[in-house]
Amino acid sequence: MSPPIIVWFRRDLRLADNPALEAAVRAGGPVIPIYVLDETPGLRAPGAASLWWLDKSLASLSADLEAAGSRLVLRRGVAADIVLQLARETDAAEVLWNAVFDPGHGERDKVLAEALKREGAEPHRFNGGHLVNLDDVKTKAGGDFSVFTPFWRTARQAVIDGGSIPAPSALATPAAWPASDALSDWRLHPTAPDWSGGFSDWRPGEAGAHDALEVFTAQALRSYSTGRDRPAVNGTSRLSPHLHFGEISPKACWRAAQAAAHHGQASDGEAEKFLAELGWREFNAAIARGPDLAKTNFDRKFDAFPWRDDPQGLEAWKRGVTGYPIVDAGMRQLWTTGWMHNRVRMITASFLTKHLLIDWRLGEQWFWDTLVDADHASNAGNWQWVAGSGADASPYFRIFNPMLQSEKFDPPGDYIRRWVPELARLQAKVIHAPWTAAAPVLAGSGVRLGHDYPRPIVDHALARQRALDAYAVIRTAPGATPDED
DNA sequence: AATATTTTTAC
DNA sequence: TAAAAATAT
Repeated sequence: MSPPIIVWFRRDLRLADNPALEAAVRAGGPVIPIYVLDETPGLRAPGAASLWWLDKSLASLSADLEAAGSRLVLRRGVAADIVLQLARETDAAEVLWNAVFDPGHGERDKVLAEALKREGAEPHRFNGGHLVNLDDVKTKAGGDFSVFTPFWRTARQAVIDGGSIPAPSALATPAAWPASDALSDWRLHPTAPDWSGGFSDWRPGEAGAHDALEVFTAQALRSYSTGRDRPAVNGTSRLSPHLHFGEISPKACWRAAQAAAHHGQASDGEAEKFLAELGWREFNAAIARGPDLAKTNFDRKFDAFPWRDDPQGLEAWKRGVTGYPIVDAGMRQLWTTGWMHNRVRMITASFLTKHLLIDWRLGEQWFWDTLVDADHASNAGNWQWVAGSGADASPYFRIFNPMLQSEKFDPPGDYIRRWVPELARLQAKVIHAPWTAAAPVLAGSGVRLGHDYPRPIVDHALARQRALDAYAVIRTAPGATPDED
């Protein structure tokens, strides 16, 4: 029997459209699929919501592999050591994986690749996670892009789609299977308390991912450009956790949107809007190849920014009791379901960084812990975009007005009613800013401000001016380059 | 992927 | 006088 090939699953928990798996199957020998719960020191540990998802996604992948006559070997520890050990143990001829670009991962893989070569196990890295080869998208001058629009103009043309790769129906098995941990022993699902009761709308795993894509292209894509901004409506793809864990490839999403436009299910413009969102995922991954974006301001001028120390404000924000209904609705949706609508992510992030002047890193960490789709590049990149320190022409004065945003994107107040039930009986006219309502209106709706629901913890106009003043500090700081706009 | 304020235009 | 457009932050 020919020596086995190890396929190391990481952020590609799927059988279809998986270049590393395809290469292993094509080679013809036995395939040993493995997953390692990586405990390498210095690597950022996944948050609790991510681990909840991982648990289900691994169970799904494992079942799919078993249906193909194979298995998923589970191990935990320092990944490079474990993979090397498994390669030795099984006398593997090759070890294949799809690239991950998060901080520390590329370095870890490079060291491992050298060690594997010395053992006679050939390492091979594939691009399974991105539409383009990120290293190949360069400006005319050969540098890296730092603004989305020109990046996407170039990257969009560089998307290589060799067509879909079907999931293998059967995998050849090795003469002997290496030992595997039991998934349940990893205790990824929360207990005492189990706070995941509100996560039940999700269906982690490859089948759930493809269903989500199908529902999206059949329903929401046709009005994506406006529907995506309405938090009370199912107007987004809800593909983010599936994409983060690689249960579906971005190329499959790309193809589905184009096919939908081709078949008249959506206009080219609407499809293009969705493709651009996939583009943001590429863009954030591209800029995240530099210094750790969760720690370092992309715009180093922000290193001097006078953030406030405000533990009480931070806590009110986390718990959804700031007194701004749209902000509180978003933060409670996040806590309850492990997800927050994108429009509301921008509003809540703007509130933390502009109204409370709290360091964006604290917000990024909270999202990292509570989002099922927490993705290093997207999360840190988008937080910095909102804070103004990110890769963007990013005018520092882009301060969201929570009432205006709320009126604009949740006009009837349905999203607020869903997540802030104590305000459910308020009319649309006052639900976005209950403190402006006349006393009888509040009383008639059973709302006692300061008791049932808090008054605003900061005044919008004052907070806005305070933020502008704070930004003026770094704009005029020594060494700062003056804004051209 | 914005907002507040001022100025101009349309009725 | 309201709406739209321009402009500053």
